[in-house]
Amino acid sequence: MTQPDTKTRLLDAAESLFSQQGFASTSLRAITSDAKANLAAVNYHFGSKETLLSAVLQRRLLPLNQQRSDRIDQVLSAATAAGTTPDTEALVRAFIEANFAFRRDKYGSSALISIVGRSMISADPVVRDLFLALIHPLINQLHQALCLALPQLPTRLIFTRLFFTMGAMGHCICFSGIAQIFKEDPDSNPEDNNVMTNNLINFVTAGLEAPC
Amino acid sequence: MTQPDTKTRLLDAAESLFSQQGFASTSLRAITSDAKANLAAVNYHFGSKETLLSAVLQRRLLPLNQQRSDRIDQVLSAATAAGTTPDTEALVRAFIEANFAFRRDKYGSSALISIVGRSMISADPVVRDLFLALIHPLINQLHQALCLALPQLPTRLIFTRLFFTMGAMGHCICFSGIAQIFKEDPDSNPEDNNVMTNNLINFVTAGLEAPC
DNA sequence: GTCTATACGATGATAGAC
DNA sequence: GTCTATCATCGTATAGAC
Repeated sequence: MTQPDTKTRLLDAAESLFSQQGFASTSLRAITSDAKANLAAVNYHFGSKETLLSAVLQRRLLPLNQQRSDRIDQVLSAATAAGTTPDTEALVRAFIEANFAFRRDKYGSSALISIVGRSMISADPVVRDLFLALIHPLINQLHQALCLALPQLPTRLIFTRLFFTMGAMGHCICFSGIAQIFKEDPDSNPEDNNVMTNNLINFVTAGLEAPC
Repeated sequence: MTQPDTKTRLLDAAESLFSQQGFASTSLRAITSDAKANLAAVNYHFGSKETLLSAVLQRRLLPLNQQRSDRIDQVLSAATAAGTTPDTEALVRAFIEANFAFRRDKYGSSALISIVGRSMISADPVVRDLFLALIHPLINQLHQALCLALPQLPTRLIFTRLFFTMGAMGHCICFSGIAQIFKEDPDSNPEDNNVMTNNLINFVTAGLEAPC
């Protein structure tokens, strides 16, 4: 087994540390130390800390978004074949489910998913813009599909609700652990992943389908 | 008109800058420069940058949360008087509406509301914990009220959905401007505050009321 | 009690030697 | 490609003036 090259070691270390501590709180010195690389290696290979984050996101997000895009297309094709409008919940599921299944996916990384959640709702314009650029085409695709599923609603309203969906999803991915903070129930256990995913899908599907 | 004291000038400057740039991206030097105070004034008056954020949040959030708490109590009282269960949408409105009305409230600050949005969904544990400590009692109150409004649902599920609600709300408050990013529609105007608020209330009410 | 001046360690970034 | 040295800026702390 050969040692991965410096660039890969930096990506792996950054992915792990960003997911544990967040982007701002992780220093380049911590990353290069974990990756057994020199401090200047990050700027040599990636240009800046920000571009390193972009590379970390792209490595996992491009295949993930391809999965989601394919699943949306499948829902649309099935609806066309059946001569019906696409099902809202199926579209929501196509968009959300892969995000959580990703935790155990062989191509994925359990660390990356919390970076995705953080990026999606980050207040930092740098982080947010990177994420938006990566997910923009997928959002447009989903928006158009939802317009077919919900022809009685204005497209603008559907877009607004899709925006709320992303907020709920990002919050869910990133902070499902802190839900316990409020809970006084002493025997409360962390929700199972699948239960939480289905709860989220039910919630946003109902919100998207609400009357105008 | 007398000049506000140093402590107030620091709070005002921090509130303004945090809302524009976020907590992490705002330096103490920028704050003290705006407030025409010495760099050390922050640590003298507040102890740390983190405690300054806490003071900025508390100054506006305590009266705001009192308003929200009162409105929730009103909804509960009205339901008891009428012998009915409380209305879910009325509770959601009590929780959300004041947040947006706050922008024009004479006691409020238009800047503060985006700090609230950012804090609510911040990935930074320091920021998030400060915010959670301030809003914890209100969340518990709302949760109990929603359990009365939705007796057919498990309390745990209601809590999870309340969690999604906070995600959608924080995202909405903080990033309503970037909704335009995805929109190709050339004549799209930023949504009016009231329209956006009502859209959010409709969305989360439907999500909260979804069948189990 | 308030405020100023100053210094300390850590950070992201970069230039230049090898 | 990699490394050392160095830079400006950051949050924080403190000594001392008023």
